[in-house]
Amino acid sequence: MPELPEVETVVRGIRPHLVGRRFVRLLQRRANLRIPFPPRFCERVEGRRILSVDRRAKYILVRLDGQAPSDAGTRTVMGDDILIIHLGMTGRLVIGPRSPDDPGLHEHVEFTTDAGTTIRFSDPRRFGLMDLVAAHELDADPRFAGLGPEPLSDQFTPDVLAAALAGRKISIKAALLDQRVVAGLGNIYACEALYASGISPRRCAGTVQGERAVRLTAAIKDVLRRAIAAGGSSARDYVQASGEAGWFQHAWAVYDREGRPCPHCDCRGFVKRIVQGGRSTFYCPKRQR
DNA sequence: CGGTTGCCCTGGGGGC
DNA sequence: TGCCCCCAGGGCAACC
Repeated sequence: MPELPEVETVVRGIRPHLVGRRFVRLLQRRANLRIPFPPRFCERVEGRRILSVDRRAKYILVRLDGQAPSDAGTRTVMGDDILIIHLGMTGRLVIGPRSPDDPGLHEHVEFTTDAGTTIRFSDPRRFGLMDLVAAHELDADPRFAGLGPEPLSDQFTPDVLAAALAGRKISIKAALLDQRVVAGLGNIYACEALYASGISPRRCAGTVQGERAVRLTAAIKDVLRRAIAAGGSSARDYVQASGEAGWFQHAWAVYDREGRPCPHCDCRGFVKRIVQGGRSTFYCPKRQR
């Protein structure tokens, strides 16, 4: 269940292995993940130089140089492309060869660079996706055109959040999961940010203005920064991009802690689980109003 | 407009 | 010990 911090961690993990290198070989073991791979996916990626590796919302964006592989005389004019990778729920990118005793079940794509590095993408539930789009078309792509601000950027301010929420009658929890309001929050960090700011997930989004917007903005940034610092923390069986063992040090205050005492010592409340829009929300009814 | 549900998918856990 | 059902979640579509 990679959310923004986990995707950011993966990006930071793979970036040094990719930028400036060239993809020399791809292995694609099935025709689709959540959506079909683009036509001629492997051929269109092989030979391309990697200019940058970035994150937008929960998407990994790998910029590929437009210079086609130099087939003498048949060089085609083409612009940069963006390899889009979404990890979905269970997607992983692991650096290095697969160990001999690993059957590689659910390992769908293997990238090899001109440095000999392999990066393997596995995704048991196949909620992830890969796509290839022209770089100049990325901003117009429906997946990106409507995205809200990056929560850790200076563009994400209390005023911006308050404006995005003004007049909205949906719950603040649902609003935080709406990627048009703020990009990259998922179920876990939405719960945690609301807890940290003392705002009830059931509160009408439009009423989060003024001081509440200030508190929520700060809480979102804080929760995400802490998670990134911890190396990401939102998956029980997460494996870092480097292929090292996963981490278990989730420090969630409320997520998946139904019935446990509210970690905020003063209120003596207990974590409650409700369902909003078909998704579990965890919060402390005493502390969050 | 908002809300709910379903779909894609598999592994793991709870209940019986 | 086994089996079945449900649940997890991101993003999107369908529907009331």
